[in-house]
Amino acid sequence: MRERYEPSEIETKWQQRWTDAGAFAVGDAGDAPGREKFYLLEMLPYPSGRIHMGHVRNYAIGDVFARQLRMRGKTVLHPMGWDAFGMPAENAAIERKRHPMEWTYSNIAQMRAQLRQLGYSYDWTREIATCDASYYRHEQAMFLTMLERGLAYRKRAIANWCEQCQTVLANEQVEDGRCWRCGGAVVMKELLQWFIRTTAYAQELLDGHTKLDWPASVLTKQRNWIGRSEGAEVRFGFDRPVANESSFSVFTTRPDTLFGVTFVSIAAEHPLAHALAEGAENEAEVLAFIERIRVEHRTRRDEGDLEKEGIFTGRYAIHPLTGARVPIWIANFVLMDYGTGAVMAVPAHDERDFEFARKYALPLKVVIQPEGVADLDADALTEAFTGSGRLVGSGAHDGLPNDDAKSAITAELVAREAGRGTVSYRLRDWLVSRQRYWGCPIPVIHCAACGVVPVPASQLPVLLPEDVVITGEGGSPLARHASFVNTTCPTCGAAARRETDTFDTFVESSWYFERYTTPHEATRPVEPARARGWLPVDLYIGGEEHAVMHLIYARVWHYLMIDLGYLPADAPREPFARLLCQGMVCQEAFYGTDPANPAHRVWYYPEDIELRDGARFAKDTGWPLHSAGVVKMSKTKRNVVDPDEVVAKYGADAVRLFVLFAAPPPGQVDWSEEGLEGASRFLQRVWRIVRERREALVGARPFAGGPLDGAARDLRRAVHRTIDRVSRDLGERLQPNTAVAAMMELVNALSAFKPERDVDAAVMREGVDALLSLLSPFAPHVADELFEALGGEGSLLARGWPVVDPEALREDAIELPVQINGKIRGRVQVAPDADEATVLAAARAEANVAAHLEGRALKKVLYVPGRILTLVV
RNA sequence: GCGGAUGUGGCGGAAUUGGCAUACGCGCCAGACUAAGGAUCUGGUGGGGUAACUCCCGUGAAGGUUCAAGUCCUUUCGUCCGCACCA
Repeated sequence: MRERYEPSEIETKWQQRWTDAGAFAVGDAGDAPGREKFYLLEMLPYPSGRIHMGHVRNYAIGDVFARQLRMRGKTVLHPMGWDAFGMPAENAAIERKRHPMEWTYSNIAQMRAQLRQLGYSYDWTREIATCDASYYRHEQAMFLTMLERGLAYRKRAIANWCEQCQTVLANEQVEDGRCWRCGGAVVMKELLQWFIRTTAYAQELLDGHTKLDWPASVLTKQRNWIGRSEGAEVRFGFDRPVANESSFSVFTTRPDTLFGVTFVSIAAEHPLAHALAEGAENEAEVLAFIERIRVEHRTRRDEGDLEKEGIFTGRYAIHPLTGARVPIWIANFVLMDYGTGAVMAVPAHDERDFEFARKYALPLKVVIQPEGVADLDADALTEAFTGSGRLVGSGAHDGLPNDDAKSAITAELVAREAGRGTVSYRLRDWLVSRQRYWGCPIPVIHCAACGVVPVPASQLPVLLPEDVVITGEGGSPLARHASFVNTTCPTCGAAARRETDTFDTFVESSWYFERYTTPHEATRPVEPARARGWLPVDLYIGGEEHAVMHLIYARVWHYLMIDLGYLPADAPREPFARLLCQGMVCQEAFYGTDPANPAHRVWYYPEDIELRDGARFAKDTGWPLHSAGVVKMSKTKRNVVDPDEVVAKYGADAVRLFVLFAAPPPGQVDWSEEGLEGASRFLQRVWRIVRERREALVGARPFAGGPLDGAARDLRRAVHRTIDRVSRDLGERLQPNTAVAAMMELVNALSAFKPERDVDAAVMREGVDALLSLLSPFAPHVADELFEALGGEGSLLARGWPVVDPEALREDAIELPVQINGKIRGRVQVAPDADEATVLAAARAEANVAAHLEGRALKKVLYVPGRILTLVV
């Protein structure tokens, strides 16, 4: 055995042995009777080229659980794959003249090797690359089933268009008016696009939350995104028909304020907007307004506060209950894609309507009086009254509390056939088509005679052609690829055009976890019964940035797979039972500012910075540098740490241990080389304990039980306490950081322990064996190496998880704190199960306690066995 | 503006059911070993007071419940994140 712990010498050796032994390959969930299945999944990476520290952390968290669960006897599915379609591959093609396919697969090879070097325990026999036709063909088949059932459809819509990516984006993929991937400005364009009907599942997405053990923040983000509002749809009549319509609907969450309506506002995109303007005195002006708002709408609004603007159409609506004529306005703040695109305006009780009414001198009508306030005067209002109160000026409903009036007025609307109670959602259907090359082709054909024709199942997959020229200009290369585009109609045989849009890459990531369950199934996305055995994913680990993108799409796709028969009807309805969102890996970043252009920040790598008199300067330019604080590692801020470098220097085990110890999984890890050294030091201490006491340890006979005393007893208690703590920290608590702390304490105890008798060696051996087993999910290479050095056969993986001996945990005596009036006044040694009288007597005998009790009447005694004795005087 | 999370030593963090605040690590200080130490080992390390002592204070701030509060309740401030004219 080596004097010093040299990670580089042992890590490749063990990686090879695990692979050779097929240690992580798993069959079906039910293969080992009596063993429970556990599906542990981490979000699959995009093969960008090299792994970064965020990957290292995400996968270390997953691996520590996966390895521990296997040792506990579970049948563990722990797969890995590649989210391999997407824009960066096309950019690489343009910038580096490499084919996206070649670039992607070479990145995959590189990253796979990096993941192996970190010792992650994946079942590589199930590896998936989503750009492989054997994967995406099933996606095409599922899409066609959706199309057949009306769950996918094509429509002309105003969509988010990213200029830089030259493609449309789904609502979820626009952040602050910018593209989620490239940060480029997003504009609105009216285009013919493909959608998946996620809104059909809006309510189920909400209801399913009760079944999920997910972080509150993620559930809240989803809830807000789905945006359920209860209210009423109210039909207003037109004073005279508009485009053959005699009425139109508004959506409101405040039917209680219906009698306060003084005008109606509709969106510029409303289908009746043009017809309303027709024949108006100022028709041209209204039409110009409509056109202006339609164009500037979304992008300007996302920039912040947009001033409310509107124009009177010259037309009137008829109030469904009072029959009053109220003016119809077109207003820039009314959204077409929410509710009905039209709102009833109640300026006395709605802030937006109030602002609009004041600007255009429209009347207000108070219909809710707050309790205990004299008459609210509509003219004197300085802001809308949105609180609760009793109805006034509302006909038969006067005097009702406004909460009750909601249902009362809705009931009246129903009785008069002028409306109904309804629910509105903010969630929109998922726009899945993209005008990009490197994606899964949407399997339809456009025929002049037959319209949109699905590609027949026999012709699937529609392969993405490889012989394309990618220039980044002139739209999708597919549209210019004649032999791809030109085809015949499957129905009538006439010449037809193939669809050239591809799917959003979020389509691939919406079902990859289903595919992992039966990755080699040739004719179907999954083999239903075997997939059913593995599902749901018991623990899913990944970043919170996917809270409303991936995690909504994947839930919907899972519902769809069940409802379309790809999964059994009795499959768990929710795909991810438990979710763990890991935090970022951060490091301080430094920048200088160019004197010639002070707005321009230039970021510096740590090695390009020199320290003089406690201040930082750029080595090249000499500029003084400023700290941007501890921020997420990113290439642009040049505060990244390359995993390969630190693995080469400290070993994969130390790197894994550090990222697991530095913070609990949801927290942020501040990168620190000193901290990493601390982790490495810990592993060296473990190494030293084994090396220095190897002889005694190897010669020790197994601990056979029986009474112990003194230090051996204490050590054994420490060992079994550690087993208990680590087991619980890796189990229900999902806190590897505290498990590491517990192991460090055990190592401290083992270092201090001096074996003198045979029984001491036996106890020490039991402790070291337990420590190595507990450590192996964290630092698997060094744990296996030390196990072997002590004469162990094979890997610790096969050895099982240590079991707590309750006898070892038992305390002969504990130190019990004694509190008097809430303050600790002494400690007494008592048996852990001592009764109150014994403990009280012991406390009275303690000098300091006695002094505090002197001359005072004991009023109350509270004894929490094993915890504390509290006396009140 | 709305919603969520969060606030504990110099730093990362621990405290599992209301029961000994600061485990574990980093950093720092002292000592040992040494020709040497940026290696290793040992000890110390919230603040204050004292001759000494389990003497006092202390979990962003203020109040409350309780024998007992980092933990529960009310109010408030700060930070981070998400959404943002959603009718």
